Amino acid sequence: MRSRIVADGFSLFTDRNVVAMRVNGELRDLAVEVTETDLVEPVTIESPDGLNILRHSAAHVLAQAVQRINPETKLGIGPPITDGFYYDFDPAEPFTPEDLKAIEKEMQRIVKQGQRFVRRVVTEEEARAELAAEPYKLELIGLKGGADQGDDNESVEVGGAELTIYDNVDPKTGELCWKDLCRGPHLPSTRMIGNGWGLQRSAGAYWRGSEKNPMLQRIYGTAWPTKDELREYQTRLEEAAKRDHRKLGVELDLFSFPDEIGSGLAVFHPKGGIIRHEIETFMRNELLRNGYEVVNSPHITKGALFETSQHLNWYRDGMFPAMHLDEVVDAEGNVTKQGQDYYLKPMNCPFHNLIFRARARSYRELPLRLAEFGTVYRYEKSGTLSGLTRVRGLTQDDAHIYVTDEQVKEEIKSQLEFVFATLRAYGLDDFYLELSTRDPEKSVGTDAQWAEAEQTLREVGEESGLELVDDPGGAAFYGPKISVQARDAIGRTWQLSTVQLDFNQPALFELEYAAADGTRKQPVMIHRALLGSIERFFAILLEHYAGAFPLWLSPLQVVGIPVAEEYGEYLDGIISRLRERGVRAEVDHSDDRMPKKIRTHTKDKVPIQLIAGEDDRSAGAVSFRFRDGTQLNGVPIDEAVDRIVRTIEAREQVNSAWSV
RNA sequence: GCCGACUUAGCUCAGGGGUAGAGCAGUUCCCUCGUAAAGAACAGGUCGUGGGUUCAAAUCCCACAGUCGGCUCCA
Repeated sequence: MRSRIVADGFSLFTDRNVVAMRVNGELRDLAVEVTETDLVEPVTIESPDGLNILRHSAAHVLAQAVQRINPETKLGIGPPITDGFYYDFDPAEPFTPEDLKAIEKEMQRIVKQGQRFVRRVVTEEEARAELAAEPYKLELIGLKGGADQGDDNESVEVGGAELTIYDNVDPKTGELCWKDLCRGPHLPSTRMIGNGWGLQRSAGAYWRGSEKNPMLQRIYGTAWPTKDELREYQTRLEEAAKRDHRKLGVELDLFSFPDEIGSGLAVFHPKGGIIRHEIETFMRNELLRNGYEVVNSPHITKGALFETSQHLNWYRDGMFPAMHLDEVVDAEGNVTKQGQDYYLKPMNCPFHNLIFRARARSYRELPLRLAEFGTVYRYEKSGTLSGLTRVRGLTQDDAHIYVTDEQVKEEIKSQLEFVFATLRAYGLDDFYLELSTRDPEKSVGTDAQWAEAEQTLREVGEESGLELVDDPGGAAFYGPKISVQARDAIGRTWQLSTVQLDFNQPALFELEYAAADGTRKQPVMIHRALLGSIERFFAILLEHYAGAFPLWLSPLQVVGIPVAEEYGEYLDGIISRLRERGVRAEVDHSDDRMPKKIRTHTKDKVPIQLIAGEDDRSAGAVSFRFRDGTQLNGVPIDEAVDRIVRTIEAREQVNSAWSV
């Protein structure tokens, strides 16, 4: 049975937006010839597959440009990524910003030239001969045929069923311009890359993602079907940059990282401090309403505790080094009294275990929920520190819940509900779940324990009705976890709450309780951080709201602005009534003019400006101005005060005039 | 930790071997004003730190620190 050749993709699809096709489910170049028994679907440039092909082809052009400028530069890999692409190189000298400009120019020439991408199947031997000068490509050829056929970034080079090389061919002369080992498919021509692309930055990156390997130089770029889409993407980046919590932290005077204290160690200024206080106060109240007991533990401990908990074994590199205390040395230098190693704590759980163990426990006490805003210190590598999201000193809203085997599922279920309700109250309401399962390389416990625990978490996750994403191998060594990912106002996702099972520590600490039948049993331990770290949660909220916090979280909730100095006293009366009701309010008595005061406090993102002049004073009223410039004029004082207090209590966001 | 870039006044930034500049913020004066910047004066920096080259370094070189962008890591 032989099928007749009917056509290639160019004749099948005349739409210029079609850049490739799916033949029997597989992505292929348009140049491939298909038969009438093949199932053929077009792939347009704006489809997810089409965008990947566009970006991958742009990466090829980047590599060609780099090698045109410096033929000695060795090639790594160059896959498409979210919103763009990169290519890794091993150049004699790292790329400078000027190099990037020159490379971009060269790329423009290649795009304009309209080189054709031509696929060619080669044997391993041929590939090795052609790529003899490319040691990294040779390494990839060597890997092919192993088990490594996954969907990782390397597979764009050698992931197919056969080895292929793509030749870039001059459309007029047919001359070979460049070639690269690649699985494809590609755009028919470099011209189709158009003008919706650009290079972004260069950065170091380990070859094949391992710090044991040499560091290559990676160039990042972005590519879109049209210039308009490129601009849209750039605008999106600018919007995200505007709400960067580090920038807002300075502008709104919320926190800082004084060099004198050390990297990754923040101080919160009064305005940041009050926001943090509100976040914590609300959280504490919720904990108490939900059956938690609050505990407290010190910041340092003797090393033995972290030997018991195995932290010194598993995480020593991430801990601050020991303080060696109490050692006595005589005049000859002999130790006459042994010292002790103390450590700053990287986690709170060992302390909570000691609280559990402080006396005999009964099944009647379970679930026992111990909560603490515990400050921990982790020696994060210098290069990983980033604003408030990755720090060396942080406060976890940490809890450890001790339950019987039978209680596990129900407890996790109610934990998740608690998490959702709490996050919604802070204004985050778009979630999905992630299930992190065992990393066989890095775990303790039996297969049966893991299987059962993972199954329990999966069931709870599925029953929640939310999207559940797998994170294979993402678990900590001591047990699987289910985490809540929240989407913020501009669609970015953040891992927030985690609920984690631990069948290691109860054993290490020999925790037990008296069961109903009089036997002693080991409790199951659940680690639960709801906000994660307060610092990081603070940063997430700050970026989510772009600094315009809901009224209850705003540092200054109400500012009084007199139309002229004369009305300052009248506003003092209104503001002091608000202060009596617990509202953070003050009058701006500075000698700026009124419009300037409005500008100042608008930039400061104060949610409510109360303005008063002659009209308001004679009516016993006050005028509102909200963040978006909307107004409510002549509101009677009682009504104004009540409405503000009610809005704070309801934890509502206020950006615009409310309907009365 | 690794690769690269950057570090000038409280903030944002200009300058670039001959000894420091702007805008905003601050202070004082003046104005008394109805919804995003009245006006004036003053004050503010050993140009990240430490070495070096030089007659002279904020500027050139080296080291260190910090920040940023990535990589690796993230209990």
